[in-house]
Amino acid sequence: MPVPNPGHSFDLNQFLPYRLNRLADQLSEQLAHLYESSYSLNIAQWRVLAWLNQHEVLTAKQIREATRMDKARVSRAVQVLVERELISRSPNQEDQRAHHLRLTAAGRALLDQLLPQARDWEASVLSSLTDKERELLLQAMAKLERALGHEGMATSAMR
Amino acid sequence: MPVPNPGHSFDLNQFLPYRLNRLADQLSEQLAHLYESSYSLNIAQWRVLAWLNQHEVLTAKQIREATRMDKARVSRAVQVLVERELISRSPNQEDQRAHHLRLTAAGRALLDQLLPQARDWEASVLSSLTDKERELLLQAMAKLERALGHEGMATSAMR
DNA sequence: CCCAAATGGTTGCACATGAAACCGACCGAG
DNA sequence: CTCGGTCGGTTTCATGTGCAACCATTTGGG
Repeated sequence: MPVPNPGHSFDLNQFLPYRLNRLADQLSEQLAHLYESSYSLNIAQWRVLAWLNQHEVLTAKQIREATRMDKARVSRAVQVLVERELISRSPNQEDQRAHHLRLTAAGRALLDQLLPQARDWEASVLSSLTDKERELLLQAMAKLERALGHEGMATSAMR
Repeated sequence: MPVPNPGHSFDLNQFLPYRLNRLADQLSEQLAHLYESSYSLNIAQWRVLAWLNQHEVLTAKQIREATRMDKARVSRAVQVLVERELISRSPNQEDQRAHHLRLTAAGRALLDQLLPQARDWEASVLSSLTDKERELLLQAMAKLERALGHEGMATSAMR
């Protein structure tokens, strides 16, 4: 065991960004193994598919806004998925710059397999919490996210 | 607005790993801007420093265990910090493979500046939550982390 | 004692990603 | 109509990272 330093008091373990990151990393690392090993999907690709599962047709921009991923990241994920024919990219009359993205039959089939597994995995992780805790966790996260998004804080001065 | 798909029901926005990741990404992205822009530190380097702030002397292994970072990541972070003379690496009699890592005066000085800023920033983020919410959030996170670590679940079968 | 296996740490490699430059389509002021 | 600015998307570049191979040291079983 390392010897605590009597000097400054600052416990990284009590520091929210650090703790949250460690937890999120653990979660998505484990989940990523599922996507990756069984379906050769990385997280970005999974998110695109999951989002297309909820919306018949989308443009890259809409996916970018929904997932808050970088546009390059979305672009590359879409590219791979189109190559694998899990989604289709068709021209968009209203705007020739954008394309309509949709799930193909193959893409839908893949999700039919993957989604239940993802749900089960999530359930098994969440089973360590009570319903109440779960609810409060999501609520707190939503608040934090809004606070960060609004960006009114000291942050802006610090960048 | 995209049209919801009447097909499968699976809302990525309700999916914990996704939500948690998004939040963690937002948090550490903003924080990383502080480290990076003002002190030219990346997150790995910051974690090494923060940990050394709490423990007079550590080996890379101890840092690796404490922060759950990959050993290569720790190694590279340490390398940069030694080059910048923010930490010192001295031989270790008990084991010639490992080294003793300590903050230098410069390193301590940097932390003296950085830590209060980090704390302020964290406080401003957390100010959107009540004390109760904060407490429950940390508690729920700890539970999840333990559940993930113990790894007893469906996960192992899925890897 | 000695050698094989384990261990702390470093390095090479492949890959994912964000920022910024870029391209073609679109739009709006003149 | 037209030309500059904006916008959707792609590509290039630099960087960070995990994994696996590797090196030197240490350890433990014969």
